[in-house]
Amino acid sequence: MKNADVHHPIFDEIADLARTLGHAHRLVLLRHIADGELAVEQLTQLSGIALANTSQHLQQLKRAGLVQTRRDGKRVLYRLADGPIENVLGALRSLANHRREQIRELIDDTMSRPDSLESISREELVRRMRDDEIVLLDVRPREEYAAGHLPGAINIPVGELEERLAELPREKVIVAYCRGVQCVLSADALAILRARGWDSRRFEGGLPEWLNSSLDDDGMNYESG
Amino acid sequence: MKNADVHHPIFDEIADLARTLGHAHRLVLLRHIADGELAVEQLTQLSGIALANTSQHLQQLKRAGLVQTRRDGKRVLYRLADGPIENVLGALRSLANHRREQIRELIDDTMSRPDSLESISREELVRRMRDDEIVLLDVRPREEYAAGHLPGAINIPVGELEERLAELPREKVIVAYCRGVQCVLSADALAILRARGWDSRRFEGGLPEWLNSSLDDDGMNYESG
DNA sequence: CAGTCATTCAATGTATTGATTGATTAATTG
DNA sequence: CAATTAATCAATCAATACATTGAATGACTG
Repeated sequence: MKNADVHHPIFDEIADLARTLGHAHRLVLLRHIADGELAVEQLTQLSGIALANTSQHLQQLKRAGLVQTRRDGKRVLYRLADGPIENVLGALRSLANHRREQIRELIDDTMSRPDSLESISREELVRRMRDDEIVLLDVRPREEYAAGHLPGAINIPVGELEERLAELPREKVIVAYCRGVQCVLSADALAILRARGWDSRRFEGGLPEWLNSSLDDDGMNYESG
Repeated sequence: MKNADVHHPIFDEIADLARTLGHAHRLVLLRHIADGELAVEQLTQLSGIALANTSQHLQQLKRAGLVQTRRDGKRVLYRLADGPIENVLGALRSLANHRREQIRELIDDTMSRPDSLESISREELVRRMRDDEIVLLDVRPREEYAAGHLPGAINIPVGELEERLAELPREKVIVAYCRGVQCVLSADALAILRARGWDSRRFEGGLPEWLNSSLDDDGMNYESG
């Protein structure tokens, strides 16, 4: 748009793309859209962003080619466009985490304990659930929990966790999970739990991985899409 | 910074990161820095960005943790910070290219010919160079060529290519190269050459790959770092 | 075909960002 | 220690981006 003579126009294109990702609201919306097609109003509810504002951010994402739309009755459904979008998000996320860790290593020691964010494997999870050693904690928003969750999991959205700690048994290991490997909600939950003295782990698999590998036939509470 | 209550603060951090990458100048600077430690003035020359402006963009990159500095006499040398920075850039680039291709497929047919941007392998390059079938064209800026180039390559920076087409023999295949797999200069050069009727290919390896695998001992004109 | 629901558009005010200029600091040289 | 070189800072102005509001469109419903 400006000094096009300086270098190559692809830098402008990449910059436009990056700028589109340069707002927390749009990242939040993308995250939700990545889980499946959603209408605008659902997105406002999941994200807490005002309606018109949501719509405008969505349109920026659309202009940038990151999402596509389709009409269904009076609703407009947004879905991820194809292309390596999640690669970009994943790369950005891991870079941000990298920075985070570097900062934490300097100022914080509780969080930098090597096992503090350690995840628990699916096999170990199943075994220890059977032995009733652990409590499985779903920290996603109410709506997502309602739409389907792991068997035996209780739901405390991470925003309410601090107030509702009393619901968790002190003597058991708390295993938090959320949407999948990229989801940070459960990591956040761990921070809270560990700060209050719970022995907590993270189930990295999250819901999608569990679903993809029907490990047991205990019955999932999956109701609808 | 604003609605931190809506979701998780990591979204703000990622957004900040993305916004830092959301300006062509900073991407250009990063690209050059990625090739090795450089002082501010060198960067202004390579990029064509005004001095004070360059300095300010560099400081944004530094604040974002993407580059680090070290003083050497009166110069300040910038280098890439560690962490998966190039992953992010690569992911962004490939997403941008993906979009580009999709657009090209719709509006352009010259450029979408399957072999138009096809690369030539190192082995084929060496063989056909020996047989004098091809002309090797280095499309990087003069300074970079001066610092080292492939044996036998001639240098026409891509910006001057259009005016200096007369220097290229019509009867040979032109093989363009630039900085490496991610570099788009040579793709741009191909567009120009093919538009004027040359048979042209791209050597995807670029300079770094060539250097990393000393294929022949013809002697490289690599002078200094 | 009037009413309503879902979404988008248009307009406004404010805040942030970027480029430019000239002044300033830091390290080196004579 | 004055002069020079390299980089940053500070101040300004223009351009963009964002949130909010209220109006307008589009599609279904009775």
